[in-house]
Amino acid sequence: MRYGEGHKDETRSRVLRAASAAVRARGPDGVSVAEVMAQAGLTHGGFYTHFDSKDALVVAAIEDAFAQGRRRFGRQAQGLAPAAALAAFVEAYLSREHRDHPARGCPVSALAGDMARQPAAARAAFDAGVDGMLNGLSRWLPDAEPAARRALAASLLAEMAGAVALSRAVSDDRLADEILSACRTRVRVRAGLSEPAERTAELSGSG
Amino acid sequence: MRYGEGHKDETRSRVLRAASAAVRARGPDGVSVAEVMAQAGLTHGGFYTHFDSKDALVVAAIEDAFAQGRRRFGRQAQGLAPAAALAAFVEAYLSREHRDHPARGCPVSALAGDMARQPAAARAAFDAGVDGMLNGLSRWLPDAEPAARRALAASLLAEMAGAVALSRAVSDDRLADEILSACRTRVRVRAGLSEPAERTAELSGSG
DNA sequence: TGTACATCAGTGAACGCGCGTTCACTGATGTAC
DNA sequence: TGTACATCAGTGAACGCGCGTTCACTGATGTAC
Repeated sequence: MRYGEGHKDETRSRVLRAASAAVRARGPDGVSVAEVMAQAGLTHGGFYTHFDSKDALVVAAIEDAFAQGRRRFGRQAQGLAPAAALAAFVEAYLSREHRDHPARGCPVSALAGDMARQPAAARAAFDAGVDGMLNGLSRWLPDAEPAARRALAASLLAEMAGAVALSRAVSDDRLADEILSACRTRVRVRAGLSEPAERTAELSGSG
Repeated sequence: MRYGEGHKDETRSRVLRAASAAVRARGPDGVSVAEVMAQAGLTHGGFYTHFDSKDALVVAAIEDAFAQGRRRFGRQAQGLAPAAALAAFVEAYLSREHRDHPARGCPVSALAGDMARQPAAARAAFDAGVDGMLNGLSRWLPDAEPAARRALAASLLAEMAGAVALSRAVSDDRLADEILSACRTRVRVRAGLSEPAERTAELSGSG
């Protein structure tokens, strides 16, 4: 059972990838070491060759989840104008596809509810990820004032992550879709990506 | 140890009250039967005199949490015009007080992240609570169209619950407060409760 | 009125189970001589 | 070139622990006679 160079690293990242998905799908406390190892094709005993503890795995899994997101949207936004990049982000984020697949989705919508109950190291990793997302979103917003951009980014991220989390939480499909699509419409408008059609009608009607 | 009339009901509601708080603070899976019973001043063995199972307790705790919220805001909104009631709701919801005390706060912000992993009965209770909140919020909104009111209610609830959950999730106090107050400002504007000061300035500057 | 029994909310020991973690072991390969 | 040993990723049994749930028991009070 002696393995070639890079084998251990390859195994570690297979375990990490499994953990990153499982943690988003079932939460840090809903995932077991044995389950993650089995997902990576191994038995649980070998886990401690790769990670110091389950807590350390969770920290690495959270970092990996945010890194995955950054890579994906870095790729997707390449060569796009800020508004187009933002539009692509919003559409993907508030899609049924994202709602239905937390394991490969944004860690903010998947883990926000769990983080308040996690150890400090996991929370620090989450903090860093959220801060990075706010900065990334800010760069795509049109406002001239950096502070206003960052405030709007926080508001949009809260609505987007809240919408996806709530749409996942609810078990009635109609209610889930209602929430998701209501938020999609409003976020588009708030991000400057579409005209507020109903709003204009409403305003011209009421004054 | 024979007790007076109403004693059992009184004990049951003490257990339920403890569970309602604990479930919001630590999540359905983070709470133990023994812990809830101890909180109610009892030992764990007597639990099954009052509830069929832990799952049944969680369902009752979720219903109780929503009922508490309805009672509180029913009281608070009494005699107020819709806009004033809505303003009171938004201020309370997006307050540090609410953020820092999930155990007595809104079950949507406290439990949205957990519900996707819960049994059907708990999710059904959550569905009913969310639907009720959307209807309640809708009634306070000024739009003439019921569908538009309900859509805005969904968008506002997603942002408010997302903001509180995210503000709790984050461990850095400055980041937590930044998110909460950014959302407070935006939600106020979107709910028609304050003028969009910066926005006006921005629009007059850019065109 | 007095005695024997029924009731039943609550106790606390015990159960089976899954968890995170430890550890003696395996066995294929690299290295020393 | 051949042999003995070291290495080390991975195995699987075992640990202590907390959990949800069960159950024989307690003991103060109500009821039957």
